[in-house]
Amino acid sequence: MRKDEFAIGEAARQSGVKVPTIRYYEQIGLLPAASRTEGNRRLYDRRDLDRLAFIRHARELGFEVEAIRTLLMLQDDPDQSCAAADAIAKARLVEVDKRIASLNALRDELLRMVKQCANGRVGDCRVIETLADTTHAHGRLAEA
Amino acid sequence: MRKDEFAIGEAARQSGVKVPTIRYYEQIGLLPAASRTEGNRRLYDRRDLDRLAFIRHARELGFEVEAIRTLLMLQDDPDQSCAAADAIAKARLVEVDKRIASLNALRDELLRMVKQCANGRVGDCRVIETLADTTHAHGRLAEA
DNA sequence: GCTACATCCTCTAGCGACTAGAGGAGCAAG
DNA sequence: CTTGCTCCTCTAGTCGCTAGAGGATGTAGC
Repeated sequence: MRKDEFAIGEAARQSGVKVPTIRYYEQIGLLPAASRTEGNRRLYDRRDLDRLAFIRHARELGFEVEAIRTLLMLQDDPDQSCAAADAIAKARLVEVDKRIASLNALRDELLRMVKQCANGRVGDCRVIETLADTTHAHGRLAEA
Repeated sequence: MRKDEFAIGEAARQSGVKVPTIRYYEQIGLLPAASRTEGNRRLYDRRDLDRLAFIRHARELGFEVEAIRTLLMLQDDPDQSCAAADAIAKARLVEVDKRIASLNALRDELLRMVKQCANGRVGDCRVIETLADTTHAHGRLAEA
């Protein structure tokens, strides 16, 4: 193994993506199949590490794998228009804004529940009572 | 079918929980197994509808099924102390607060990316560039 | 060379909370 | 009596990993 080549464990350490996750990314085609040593071990180079860091950062920002696939294709072709990348990022921003708004509403309701709980019997508990309250509109379920 | 009994479709309409989801809740024991008609169809009464509404509201607030299982047990025994319910709600509040903070950070970064995008070539695109930037600490991945 | 031990390989199955679809039976209205 | 809706069970799929079995390879010390 040359000094500009890395085993999967080393690639994991440097990129911050776990070993099984790297293999998973290869399997779903997000990473090109790595070259192999004689003993069938995967070998990664700088470019691979960069790609892994790109993916990790994009995942941290909550982009879905399919979006990342597109972003990677765009990155590989630097003369293309940036509009597609921009659209993906903007869509993600809209999602995040919605999510924040919805979580703020949840937070308010949880705060109200918790504040009013006198820590007495369940029969008088505001937490349980609030949940049992049937006067709610049918809203969308919250993720996470 | 008496007028205080409902078929699963009607229960779904009234509770806001979808038909397959009701069956799923029965399967995992969140809902007691419904009684059946001669023709093997599920029958629900008011109490079941209340329980379904309770579950739906709790899910909307992001409580996990296991937490809801506990909350339902508490509800069924109104002389117990409310402390457990309070603890569950407080834990959820902490999660939501963390989530909001993390999403606000994401939002900032996405905003920066999108604002600086001049909609030119990918080679100059801030969106792609930011993602490719390897000078990041290894943080936790964001859900949703 | 030999022995530990770490690291790697592939493969399958599991997570949470549903959702989708196949293939069939029941039921109410015209 | 037929049309069309609702219902039944069962299995498999979703997303993005994660865990574990069972075995091969590589490396460091003796």
